[in-house]
Amino acid sequence: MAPNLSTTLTCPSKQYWLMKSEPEAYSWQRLLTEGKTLWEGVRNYQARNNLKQMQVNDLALFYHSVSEKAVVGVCKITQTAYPDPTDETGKWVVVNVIPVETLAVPVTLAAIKATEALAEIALVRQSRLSVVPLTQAEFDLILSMGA
DNA sequence: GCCAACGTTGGC
DNA sequence: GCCAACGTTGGC
Repeated sequence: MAPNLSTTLTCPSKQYWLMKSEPEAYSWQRLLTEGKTLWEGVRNYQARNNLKQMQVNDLALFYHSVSEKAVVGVCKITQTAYPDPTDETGKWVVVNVIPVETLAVPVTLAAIKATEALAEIALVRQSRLSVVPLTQAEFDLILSMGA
């Protein structure tokens, strides 16, 4: 079987990410509707440092936390980190993202935890970190699970 | 709704 | 600089 589009998504930097949002706060559906957003409100240094490392065209999985607990889509970074307009202190940053594709099937946290190759990813190890890096292999595997 | 994990704050 | 107290996140 020929690989479908999802499993062949790559970006030049070979840096991949997973970004979390509570669907009640900002959902994948809303990103699809709006077509773009700035990823605001990060107030954690480790997550901020990850945002600062992002490059234009980096790909990120979009994860619905809390009420859904599943990866639902892929988005792309369209602008590197700049000051968060909702932040008075000047310490925090945002990036711009656009939606790339919706997974045919959401990949649940339970499915990720049940997959040997994904049992140690940052999403699982550091469950409270809202922006985490992924290897290309991890990114590809989750995409194939959602195809 | 509870609680574990983790980050931050502030007193000493 | 340590650590107790507290707040937040997010899985269960």
